[in-house]
Amino acid sequence: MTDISIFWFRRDLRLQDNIALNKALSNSKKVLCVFIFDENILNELPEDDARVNFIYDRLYLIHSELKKFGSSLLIYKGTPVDIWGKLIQKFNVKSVFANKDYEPYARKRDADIKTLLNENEIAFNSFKDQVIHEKHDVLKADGTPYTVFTPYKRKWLEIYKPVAPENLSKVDSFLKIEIDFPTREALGFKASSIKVKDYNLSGLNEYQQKRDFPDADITSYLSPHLRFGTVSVRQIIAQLGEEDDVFLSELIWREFFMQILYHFPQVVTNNFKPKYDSVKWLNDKTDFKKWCEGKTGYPMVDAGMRQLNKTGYMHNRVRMITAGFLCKHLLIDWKWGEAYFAKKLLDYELSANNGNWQWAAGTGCDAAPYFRIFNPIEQLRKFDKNLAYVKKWIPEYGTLEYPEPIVEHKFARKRALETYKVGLEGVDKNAGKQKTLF
DNA sequence: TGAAATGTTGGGGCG
DNA sequence: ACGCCCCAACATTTC
Repeated sequence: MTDISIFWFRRDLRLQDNIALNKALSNSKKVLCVFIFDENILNELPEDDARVNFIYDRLYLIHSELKKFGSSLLIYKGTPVDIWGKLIQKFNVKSVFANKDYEPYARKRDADIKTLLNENEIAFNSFKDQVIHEKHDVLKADGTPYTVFTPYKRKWLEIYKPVAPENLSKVDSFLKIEIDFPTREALGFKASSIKVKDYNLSGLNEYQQKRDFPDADITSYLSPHLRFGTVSVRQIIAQLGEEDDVFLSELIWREFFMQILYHFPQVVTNNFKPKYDSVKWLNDKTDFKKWCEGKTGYPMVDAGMRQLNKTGYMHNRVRMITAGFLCKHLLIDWKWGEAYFAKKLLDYELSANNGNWQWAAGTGCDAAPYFRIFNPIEQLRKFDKNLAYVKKWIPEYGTLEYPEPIVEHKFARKRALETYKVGLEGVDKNAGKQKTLF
């Protein structure tokens, strides 16, 4: 059996500008490409999940490309530990290449696989690919991570050096192997009616002026592609000009929240700022259901939720409005909203979803202060004056079928301010009590 | 990457 | 002409 190297695809589903793949090809004469549908993740998802279907489609494209080089993409389904156990039985694996993944689950997974491989005297080589600056690249002078965006961004830009995207090279190094690609059915998946769109940067020149207007639709639809690595962040930045600084800022937000999750993994289950732990959420299940279905009686909120339910996308400004409404007007725990977005968003990414929900709830690092409460009526007037977005997503808008507001704005605003304030006072009181013990 | 409440200013109506 | 009041319009503070 000949020695081979394995390149393990995860969230880098492309052949162009794929750092670890190029490393594998230049370091080994026989590179076999593998993808594992991870049952630990699949078990949480419906069989017609749109994102799983997107992954499947992109893997098929990669397989088709590899066939041109006389190779194939091997698809497995199972837990990574089980599959790797089988892989090292079946092939004479010398080394494994992969791009780094920074989420808590992925870090644990990779640590376990690295242990397994090393026990079998196989090297596990991982590379930075997903981001420009990773976990320890952007730190304060004292070596600690930034928790405020603006100084983080300043530092990010200061140390940034443009990187030219790499082309796929040394394609002769792909292992010659012919293997059929499994059908969707064989993997236990069902097709989804929700599709990931191609990304489109043609709206960039108007981004700054129009990005807050959901009907203008200058949206790039880039996020799912960055999420699954069907394009690299380097390939995108290479297409930006000096004048695209606002768009670039959004890419820096992405890395900001990734490093927050890396350094403060407790944010997954806790408020970044514990002083908000005592806020008493109402957590009314009927209210939550209405919010999920887009039946709150607030057009901007409902349009957003329906866009999400129907397409897996939601315009950025509307994400802020819907999230703020759930937390402040309905006083429902941001974790409920976070979980719902995680199920529905095509671009779902733990770090950004968690960071932005905590931002909206006011519990996060560099978050909106709790007293900053969006007025959904005012937001509609400002950003969808002609009701084009609203009417697009709420066909019954303006008829008797459209519900009355779930809660009156002025009342809800006052209630939110009061509830947050009481929660914060609770913290102070407890702190005082503790002191008297000593 | 708010909005409401409160404060200030200045022009016009009017006695 | 002058002072007073009213109240937009804008600015600042507060939540």
